[in-house]
Amino acid sequence: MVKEKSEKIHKNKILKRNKLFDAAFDLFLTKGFSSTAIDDIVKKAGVAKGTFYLYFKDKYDIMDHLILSKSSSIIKEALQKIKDENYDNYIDRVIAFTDYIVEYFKNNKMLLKIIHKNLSFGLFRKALQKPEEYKEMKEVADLLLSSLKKEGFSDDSIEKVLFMVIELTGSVIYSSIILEEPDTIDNMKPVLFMMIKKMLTI
Amino acid sequence: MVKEKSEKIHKNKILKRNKLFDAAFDLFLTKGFSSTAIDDIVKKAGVAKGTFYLYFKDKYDIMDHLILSKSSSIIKEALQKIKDENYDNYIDRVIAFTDYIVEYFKNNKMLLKIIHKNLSFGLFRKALQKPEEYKEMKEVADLLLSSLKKEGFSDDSIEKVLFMVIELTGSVIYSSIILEEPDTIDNMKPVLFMMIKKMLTI
Amino acid sequence: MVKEKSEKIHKNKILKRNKLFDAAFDLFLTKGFSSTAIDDIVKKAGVAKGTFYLYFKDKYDIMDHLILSKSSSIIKEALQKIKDENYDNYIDRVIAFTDYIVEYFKNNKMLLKIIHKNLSFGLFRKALQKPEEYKEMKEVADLLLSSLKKEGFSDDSIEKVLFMVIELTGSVIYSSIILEEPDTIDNMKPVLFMMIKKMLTI
Amino acid sequence: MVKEKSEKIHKNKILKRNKLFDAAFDLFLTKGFSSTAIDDIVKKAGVAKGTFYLYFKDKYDIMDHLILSKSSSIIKEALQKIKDENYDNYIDRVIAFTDYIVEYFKNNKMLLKIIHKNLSFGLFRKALQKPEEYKEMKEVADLLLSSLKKEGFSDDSIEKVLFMVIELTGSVIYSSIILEEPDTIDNMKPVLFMMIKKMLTI
DNA sequence: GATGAATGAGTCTTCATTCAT
DNA sequence: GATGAATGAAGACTCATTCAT
Repeated sequence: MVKEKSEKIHKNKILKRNKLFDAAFDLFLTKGFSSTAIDDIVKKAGVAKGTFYLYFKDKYDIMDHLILSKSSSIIKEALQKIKDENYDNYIDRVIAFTDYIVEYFKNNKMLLKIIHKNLSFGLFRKALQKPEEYKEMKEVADLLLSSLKKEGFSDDSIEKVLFMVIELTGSVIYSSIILEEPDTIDNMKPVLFMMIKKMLTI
Repeated sequence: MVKEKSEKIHKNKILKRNKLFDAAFDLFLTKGFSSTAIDDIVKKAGVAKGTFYLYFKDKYDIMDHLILSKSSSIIKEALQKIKDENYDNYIDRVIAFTDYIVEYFKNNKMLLKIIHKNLSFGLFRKALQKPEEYKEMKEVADLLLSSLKKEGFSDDSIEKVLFMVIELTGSVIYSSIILEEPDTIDNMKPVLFMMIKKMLTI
Repeated sequence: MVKEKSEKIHKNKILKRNKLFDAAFDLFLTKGFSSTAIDDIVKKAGVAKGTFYLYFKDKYDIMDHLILSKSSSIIKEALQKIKDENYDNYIDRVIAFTDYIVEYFKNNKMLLKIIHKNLSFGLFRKALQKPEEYKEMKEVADLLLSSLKKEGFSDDSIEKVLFMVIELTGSVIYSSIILEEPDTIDNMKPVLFMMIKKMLTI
Repeated sequence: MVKEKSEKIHKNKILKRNKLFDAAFDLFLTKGFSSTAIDDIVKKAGVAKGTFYLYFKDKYDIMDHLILSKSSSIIKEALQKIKDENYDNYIDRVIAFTDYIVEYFKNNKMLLKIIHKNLSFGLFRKALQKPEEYKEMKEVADLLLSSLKKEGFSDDSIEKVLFMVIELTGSVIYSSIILEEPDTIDNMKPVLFMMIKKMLTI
């Protein structure tokens, strides 16, 4: 009896959290981060203002969780994709992976806008700190790291090279999709892939 | 007589503007942008609040001018440096140029913090729109573009490659100096230069 | 139990609103509308600034409510008065009603000053849009309209005539009491009543 | 020589004053009174801010002059009109006069908006205080007053009746033209004229 | 007389956070 | 746990007026 009750409460808690989560996501997407007030979020979620602070430290906290959660699920999808297909070499695989993400954001500009420049290595790091929660991230990381090692990169440089590839990709995606700067993403892609290839070849 | 008078006034105006400029720079550096209120700026500059709005539209306006001005002067210095020395090839020149900027920000972390991710191609673009005002930027750009052309890059890809090198460098500088992520700047440098070399070689 | 709690809160809310209302009224009366800052109101009411915006949109909002509320209560009183007495005809009744209001404002010049030229048909209209809230207004209106109809005014002109009587009365009251222009209210009264009589007679 | 010089200066002064006058009129008409800043006026007039205060006390001062000047010229026109035609009696003459003004404002809503409720007896009074400057007003006043006297109104009530007719007319014009309240001006006119007739008949 | 840079009090408004219920 | 009224600091911006030149 008691157990059932507490389970119910627990479920309810998760429900509330999710409501807040979804409301925040929606608002960040439509109004932007800084224009969204806690008030907007709780109203949309249908809970009281105080409740927000029961689940999240502040607006930045919910944003962080949001970015991590959304990025993680995109990477999960991308990972699934490259697993399903065969590639001659690991560079093609990385490029296919990258391409998936590029295409994803081409169709989700608003999400890209809020993830902004957070679409970066830092995110990666954060996720890797909780490998059980974001095991897809871990998987991708391990795959890439081992490939680079096999390619002959020194232990020392592996992570750094990976960092740079990710940062470069993030920058290009953001800038070309949102600002079309210096060109549209479709025109940037060949050059980006060429650069990635160069960077990943010893 | 009249000329003297108006000159005096004009000088005074520039003085006031500079006072505001310097005060804002100082405060952005120590307190950060968003924590700095217009009130703080005018108090430090020793002028009335209204005076601020005589010279700048708002906080973002003064920030933009600040970033452009500071970046421009850094690039000017870096440009001077690479002009004074001889290099075997243009890649070494670019790397020396980059190194100068890296070292500069190593010693000016706070400035890096406020320039943040504005240290990028966008800045470059902005400056190039006013070539007479930021002629150093124009010079650097022209130098690089012509070198890349000589190297054999297609007209189409030149600007894109340049964009990527700048974005990558900006990312690495910011991340490694401010966050030491994924490593310190000194440890990142060799890998960064290697990557730049690869990217700029056809 | 729950009911008691929510009732208490609700009472408190009404209390706060009234505090703001009274404070604003007092200040508008003594300092005038435009010279009264929100800050003054909240300080006098003993609440925080944000609280003001919890109850009113802005200064104009509280002013509108104030005017409507005060006017409504005056009309309520005037209505009570003419109900208590007997009159030979409806014109005498209207004149008695008007006289009550004239006398009221003679003794409340400051209120007249802030109600200013809002003491007019527009007010009437506004109040009639919420008949349940301002049922006295509705009652007065119905009484007058039906009397005019009985008198033989065309359906078309009834409202217009009423409008003119109200506007004229408002103008005379304001001008003669506040500015003593073109004469004191006591000297204006006989002429005003004569005019009303003419206007209301077919 | 000296005389010529001072005349030139004097002309220049009047010119500046007129520039300010016209600029203010234009801005009040397009932006409204309260949204027009002294800054806007001087910029439009092409003079320095300080100059404004050389000619007018403040924004209200220039507004007052504006209203008086514009109203005066309208009345002048209306007066001309009723002089040119023949009327059976003075009431018809007054109604023709009123009609001219009504029609004028029907075609100049913006001017009506800024003259607002200043279109009243007060204006009349003000103008009559400077009979040499606003002699048309004086003429109209004298005409009406003598007619009322002839009609048999007591010396005491003449001015008061006139006051009421003017106030009523002003109210109706403003309300019906700007707000179409309680009806359009064209629908109000017959009732207004009927009321004026009643008020002016002993 | 004319200028226009400088002033700074004054105003509204927002919003994250708290805490009594 | 949940609520939401209350808070009040913080902030941006305006503008009539002055006064040294």
